Amino acid sequence: MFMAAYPFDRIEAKWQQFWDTHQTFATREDPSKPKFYVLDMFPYPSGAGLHIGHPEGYTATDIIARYMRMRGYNVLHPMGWDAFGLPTERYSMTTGIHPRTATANNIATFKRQLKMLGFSYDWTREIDTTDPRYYRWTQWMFRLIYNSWYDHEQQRARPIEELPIPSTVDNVEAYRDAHRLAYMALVPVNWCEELGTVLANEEVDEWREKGYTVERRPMRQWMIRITAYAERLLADLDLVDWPESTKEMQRNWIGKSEGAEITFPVIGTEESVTVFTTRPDTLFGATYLVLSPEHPLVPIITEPEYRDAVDAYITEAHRKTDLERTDLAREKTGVFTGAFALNPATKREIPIWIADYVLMHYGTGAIMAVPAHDQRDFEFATAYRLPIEIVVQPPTGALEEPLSHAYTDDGIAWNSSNDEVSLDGLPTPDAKKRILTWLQQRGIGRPAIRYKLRDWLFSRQRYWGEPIPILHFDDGTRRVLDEDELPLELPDVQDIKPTGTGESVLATVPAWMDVWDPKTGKHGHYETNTMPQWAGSCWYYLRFCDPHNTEHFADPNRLRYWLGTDPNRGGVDLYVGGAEHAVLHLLYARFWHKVLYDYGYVPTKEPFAKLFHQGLILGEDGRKMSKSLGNVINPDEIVRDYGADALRLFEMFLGPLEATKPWSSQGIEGIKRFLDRLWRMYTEPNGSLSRAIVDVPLTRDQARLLHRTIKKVQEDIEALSFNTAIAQMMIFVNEFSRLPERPREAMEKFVLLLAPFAPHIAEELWQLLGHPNSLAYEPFPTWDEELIHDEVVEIVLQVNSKVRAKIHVPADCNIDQLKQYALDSEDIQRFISGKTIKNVIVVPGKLVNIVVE
RNA sequence: GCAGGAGUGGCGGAAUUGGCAGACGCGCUGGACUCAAAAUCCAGUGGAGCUCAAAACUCCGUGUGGGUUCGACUCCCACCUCCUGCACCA
Repeated sequence: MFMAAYPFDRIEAKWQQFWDTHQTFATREDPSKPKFYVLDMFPYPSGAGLHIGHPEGYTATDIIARYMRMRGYNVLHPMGWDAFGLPTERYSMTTGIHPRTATANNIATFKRQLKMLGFSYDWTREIDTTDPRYYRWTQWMFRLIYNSWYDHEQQRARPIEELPIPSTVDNVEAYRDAHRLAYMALVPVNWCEELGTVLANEEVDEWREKGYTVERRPMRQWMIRITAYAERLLADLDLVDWPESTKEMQRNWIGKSEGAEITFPVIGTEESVTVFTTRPDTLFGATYLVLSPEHPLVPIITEPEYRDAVDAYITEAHRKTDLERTDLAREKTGVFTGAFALNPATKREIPIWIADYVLMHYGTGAIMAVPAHDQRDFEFATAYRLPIEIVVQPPTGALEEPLSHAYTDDGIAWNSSNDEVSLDGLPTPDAKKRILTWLQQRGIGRPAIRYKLRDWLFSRQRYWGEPIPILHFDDGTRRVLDEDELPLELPDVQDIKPTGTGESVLATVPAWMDVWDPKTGKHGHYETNTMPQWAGSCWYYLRFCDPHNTEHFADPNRLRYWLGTDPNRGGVDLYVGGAEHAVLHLLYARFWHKVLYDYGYVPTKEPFAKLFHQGLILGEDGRKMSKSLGNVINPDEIVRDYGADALRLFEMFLGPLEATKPWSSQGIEGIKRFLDRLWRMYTEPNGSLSRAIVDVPLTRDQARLLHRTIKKVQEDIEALSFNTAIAQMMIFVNEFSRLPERPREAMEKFVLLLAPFAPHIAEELWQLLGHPNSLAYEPFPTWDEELIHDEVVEIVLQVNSKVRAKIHVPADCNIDQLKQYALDSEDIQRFISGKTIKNVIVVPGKLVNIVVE
């Protein structure tokens, strides 16, 4: 007859409904219990529905959430929607369906799919970044940032009213605006004509890959002064338990470098050029200066006969996008300005050039070129026949001239002395110190630290985003909205089309552009830019702690409960999401959190204590899943054919959580077989409890396997090593399903072990075993170390490290006995008779190794 | 180029502190059940040699080449390949 397969469709629907009606997973805040906050990166609800990759991370956090509940923790495990974004807006442009409607539809699809997978989210805490009750607080935080300046002495943000105003300043408001953490600036932005919007630097490549063209264009934009936090964003990485690769990416992105600023007088003028260098020790080898084409001194110092060439070069450089400038990096180009500067160390006159390999936005926009010891300068000097002078020699040997490439390593300073200072013979670190001392004494240089990190371009010319709560007045002034004026709600716009002017569609809404301000009596318009998608995701993990609060973004006591009170530890206990957010989202959220921390709104310095990236699931062909390759696996179909428990188990069994691994449609058949066997272990073919489950004590061997399984599953869950936990459960089922009498105690405990992984079948079996309530809060089984140990262990006997025999001995057999057993063994005698024994190594419980001549 | 990570059977992957390499699953082979098939259950399954065959036995084997050690997937040195990120950042 047909072997019973377990009726997953009936069981899964039944228990999902049960959890819903009983509010099984509503968060408990019992103060007598410890807390655990486990969070997924909330999804952007796209029209395509859930991807097979989503359930991977979500299952992992669900296992942890369910396990921690069984361990007696109050667990916060919420879900929400990062729902503002360009794809929805573009969808609306082509279909005419309002973004609000499209978003609601997409959220409904995602929510149905997540519920179908049986995740234990507390849906009463669901949040949506497009809900005015949510973005009211995103705007509130923008307001806080706008009303702040960064006090570099105290290393924290402070209210703008507390900014000291120098007596020389007469326009106080302008001075304040120049110090706010949110400010407007005319910046070259990445303009995309087809999208009718600017893009962040980080977004450019993504859209270029999709075939859009992006060009540089100066526009007035909102910027956020994240650079003020560079040092703290770097230093506080030491406080968090994150993948090393992600920390390293953030460090590279922040890009701290220590060096010096050195001032070079321009010959025959009052002007001087200040450069930033990490190698002040090579000053004696600086044979020319290079300014960025955008450098403000360029028009001032350029000699008349060189002006045409310089202007032509600048025009050409502006025409190029950043990408082209870097793409053509092989060939360095530049022009001479006709001006000379004085090298303060050598007292020689050196030419000043401009070149587009020097970037205005890094350092001072000017460099001293040391062609012998910098590869870029070397290439430039070679191309334009500029002098190359060696001032550092390798620790051993000497460089041969002419150089074939720059010597950029540390070494020994050479040919570096004048009347006042000599670096000769000093190793590079010492030479740096010596020259810096001299430069500072002479007042022409000082130590300096620079970061690659740039300020955050915060405005987008889009409709479907949080409005920036700013009123611009006709007189050119502006004000940020007060707390009682928030939220500033998005007006309804029926027809969403690009304006073509670079402004968002909000610029076409009369009520938005024609505003009489009741507080000032002035006329003006609201800001037409909206916030980037990153804004809403910067603080959603805080809102989950208290999602319905109308007085605060979250109650301070609840934040202290869920994040912890130690500023140096705390935050979300486990945060799981894709590595593609390793830099941007995680850096912005950390910055945002630190501003709130500076005002005491959050109790911890860092938002996420532990971070984990789940790996990518590839198509069965080992390539990335994509519609065009036709290798996409649809979660709906898998759940329909195999059930949610099977999908959850399979995604966890596929391999280590962090690994990139291919899908396998044969592999999921194996999981189905496991679940069917498991079902038959507990049930009769008619679905009632198996008669083989009886109240008998466990044998010694059965107890050992049970307790080993408990230990292995618990330890593997805590290490996020779910594939090996499942392997151990398979071993258990393989053994116990063949027993004619299955001890009830083992059967009950095993169901509890299984529950975090495959909750539906576990609940059903728990009920069959006679328990009326959900197992969600049953204590997780514990193991007895005594029962785990073998009474008899197998010892490997080796001669010269080759296995020659195996013996069974009592587990507590001591070293001398083991040695004697080995030497007496007939199998061993064959190999050692007539030879000299040099050494005998005994590892109790493992092996004896006899070393002979 | 720089940084981070990874290389183990036909495939996905296991392997505490250095101690029997290949757990578990897939696939494959053989068998039981069946008129037959599916489902299920049982047995086998790294390679080579030896053998009519099997057992037993021997040798080789964790990207490559060295090293440390009684003993190396694991530690050290050099290299190769792949993935991921950054890339004229002075």
